Amino acid sequence: MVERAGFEQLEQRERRGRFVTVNAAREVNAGPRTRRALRQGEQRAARDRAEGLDAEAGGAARGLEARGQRGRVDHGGFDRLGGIHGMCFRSGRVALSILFLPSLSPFMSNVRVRFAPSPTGFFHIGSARTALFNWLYARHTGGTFVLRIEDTDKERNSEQFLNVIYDSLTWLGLNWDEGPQVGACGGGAHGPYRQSERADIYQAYLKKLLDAGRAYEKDGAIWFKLLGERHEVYDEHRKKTVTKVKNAPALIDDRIRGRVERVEDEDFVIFRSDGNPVFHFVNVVDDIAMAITHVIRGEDHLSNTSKHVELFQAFGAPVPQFAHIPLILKQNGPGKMSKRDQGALIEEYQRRGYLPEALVNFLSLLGWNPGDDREKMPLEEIIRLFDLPGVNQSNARFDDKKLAHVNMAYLLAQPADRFVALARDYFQRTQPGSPALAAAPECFREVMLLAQPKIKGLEELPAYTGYLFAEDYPVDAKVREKVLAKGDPKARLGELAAALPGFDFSSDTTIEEGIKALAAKNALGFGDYQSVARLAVSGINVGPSITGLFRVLGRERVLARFGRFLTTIT
RNA sequence: GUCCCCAUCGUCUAGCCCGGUCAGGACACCACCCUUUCACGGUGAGAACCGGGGUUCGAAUCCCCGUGGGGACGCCA
Repeated sequence: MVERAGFEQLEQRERRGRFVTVNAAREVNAGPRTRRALRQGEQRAARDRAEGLDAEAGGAARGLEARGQRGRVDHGGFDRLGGIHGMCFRSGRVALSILFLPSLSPFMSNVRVRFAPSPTGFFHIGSARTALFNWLYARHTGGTFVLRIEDTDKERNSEQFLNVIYDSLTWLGLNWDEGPQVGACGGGAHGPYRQSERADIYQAYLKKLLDAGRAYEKDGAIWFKLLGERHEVYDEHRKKTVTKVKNAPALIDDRIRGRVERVEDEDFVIFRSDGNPVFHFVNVVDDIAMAITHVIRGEDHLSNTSKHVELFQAFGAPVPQFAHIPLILKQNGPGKMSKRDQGALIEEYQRRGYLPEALVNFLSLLGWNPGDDREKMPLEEIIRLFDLPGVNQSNARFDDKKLAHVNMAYLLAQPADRFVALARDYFQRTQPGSPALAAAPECFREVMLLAQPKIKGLEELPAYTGYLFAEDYPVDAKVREKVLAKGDPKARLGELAAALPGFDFSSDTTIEEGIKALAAKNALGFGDYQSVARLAVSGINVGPSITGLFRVLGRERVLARFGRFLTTIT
């Protein structure tokens, strides 16, 4: 079975291999879907080669995976400490395992990517994802992730704004190999990494353009000079006459869009009249000076790229590989997500107690997917699978419901100690005066573990657990009315109170047995006692299991709460 | 207005390269089950190939044209 499947795949692969050049030649006319499929096919083949797999083994493994037999296919991952990369699979009576040395490519990569934010005081979802994709690509390839601060606009800078960037990246776990020195990150041979400190470099590069006759002064600013015939034309949109240049289109080799042509047909400013360089210039100069090999950024920069290509060429520098990733669209209404939009800021998720690893997982899936149905994945797995061909070309709409779901899944999966620590941290940050923090650590722990499987996010914790730490909890009037309307809750509570001293409070199970025995004795159900007891000890009708509540509160407090509640019933 | 990018359920997406599938998964929504409330979990339902041409025995898939969405057009980044 296995050999057969593998054999078929091999034949197709060989055939495809021969057609690759044909397809590449056709690519100019191919639609986006075709282009992506082409890239993905090449990616698969490349991954097989990089992992040292021959086409047969790779094909057979994928064949098994495609038929939903992943449980029997076991990929080893790269072990960066020099372990063996292996793989084995089995189908029916045939078993096969392959062990091989990891390819050297991940260790010898010269991939250099950069994340180049501007310190505007905001760090939003879109920036975070751009940073993440760059970081993932660097980690996947064993390359270098550079952080560069684009602060050429003096109007908008401050030290405080820089911290927003550092804090957010650090919180997300996106450590940088080169960049401003902060904590354990930063340093590097291509510094300084703040553009405001690189003026001399920009002057040197400007001189190159000036000497080559590719820049000139006008109105106190310095302009980049395109090559070609000039003519005046009236621009309808800008309502003014502009000088157009008859220029050849710039070729943009984009790893996600394919081959894009765009004509840059107007000279543009590279130094403002105040003497400061502008974005297009510093961006290109720094990419050259920092030896950036792959420019991964939002698609909103695609139109700028023709300017950048012109500059790279004017400097005689190699043009990097571009990868313009799709934008994140706002949840409601038209347009891309911006700082103003609901849920746009990273610090908001930080504040609300979202798990950074959950946010990273969610963000990685916005515009990229591993090629199968997997969604919740450990970071190492995302790194292993992430690659540019897997990135979509269409924009993605942000969905906070799905993010909340992913976050809940992560919260649910936390080990007890970590969850309690997260909860404590959340309370300390948002409810410094809370009785929860004043409670004994053991008590705090028990309560939080009671809540862990029930809540959707840490932010629900204070409201969800408040009554467990204080005796002055409110009783919800509507709930009270509803619960008291059915049966004889007063009698049930009395019976339970009378039976409670005989209960074994050592575990949920023993408490449950106690209640069940009482219910059986009176020919009633568990629920007849549960609902009124819950109302009495919590004031509401939702929450952790009643047995857990009893256990954590302890017999005395439960009885006291019963007693107090009984006095309010006529 | 000009230029560039994009198009599968309400949303994120698989499938597209290599044409033949009940067009698969997840979130959300609904129903049922589990149950001790609320969640979680389980089962199920509803839900999509933007339109029109072309190629083909056959098109979500290949080609063209529309339409729609997004982006860019600053001495912002």
